[in-house]
Amino acid sequence: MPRSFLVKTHSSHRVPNYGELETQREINGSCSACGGLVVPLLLPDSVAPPMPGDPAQPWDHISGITCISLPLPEAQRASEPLDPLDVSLMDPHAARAPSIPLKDSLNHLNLPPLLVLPTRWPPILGTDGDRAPDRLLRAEQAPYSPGGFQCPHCHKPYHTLSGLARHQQLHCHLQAQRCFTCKYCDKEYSSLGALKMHIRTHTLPCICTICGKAFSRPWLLQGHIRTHTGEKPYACSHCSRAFADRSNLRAHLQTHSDTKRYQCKSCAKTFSRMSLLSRHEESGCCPCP
DNA sequence: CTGGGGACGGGGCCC
DNA sequence: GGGGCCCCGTCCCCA
Repeated sequence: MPRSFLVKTHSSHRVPNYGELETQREINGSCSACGGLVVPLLLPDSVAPPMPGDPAQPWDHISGITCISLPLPEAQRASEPLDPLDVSLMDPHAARAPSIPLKDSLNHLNLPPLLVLPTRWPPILGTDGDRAPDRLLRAEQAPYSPGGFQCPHCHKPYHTLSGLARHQQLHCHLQAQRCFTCKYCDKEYSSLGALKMHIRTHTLPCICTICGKAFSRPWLLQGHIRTHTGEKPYACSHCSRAFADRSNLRAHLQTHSDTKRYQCKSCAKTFSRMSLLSRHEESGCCPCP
């Protein structure tokens, strides 16, 4: 069966590249209270108290830690066991433990305060379509002033960081719907890699040195060069024929098959190739609109 | 009209 | 991230 073409696997089903968070691995982990991912947050020394318009949240200002959480696959959580020290630092409940005052422990380790993003935090798309942690809220992106915080995207003011964080979920939802558009033909792709691959079909960087014809990919050029050399590496196991293109061999193998895969819905006639069926239907057998 | 070959395009996966 | 390769598919041409 076809490996990939008929059953498309959407990029959203892949395991996100959380490895990009490795730069903060020493202090990263997941919140044992909410299961969220912990990332450092450079909070200002003094955080504005919640204002009447900002509903209190459980992750608000727990011993100087603002705790929100990022969705992590269960497997990811299981595969990256937490450092007990990190747990004590990031867990709001552990933070209340009397053994080591949190601020002292932070000072001792010279670590920045921690931000745990909320489990309701939506998937975040980076420029390559994968979830990119650089989209996370950072202190330098959320300038603090005595009046509160300001969204770096729309400059909307917020009294508390948590209020700003909730607001930024909206931006993340918008980013999640983002797509990458080809500048040559306006085709849209969900990932930068797919777009780059598509752009090659416009730039055609692979040039045949024999006839000058250009191709989007090297292996397409290789197949084309065989038309010059006459090389036919794909031999039919049923007859003496050989082909330069594997797809053409596959189509040829259909001629040896007793069963023809493509059947006309009108007359039940079968064909070895979809193109033959299409041509048959277009010829008038199937009066479809 | 049909069967089949030749050439090629493009998305996706693996390394 | 890029190359190689996979696959399905299309278009054209000829017998």
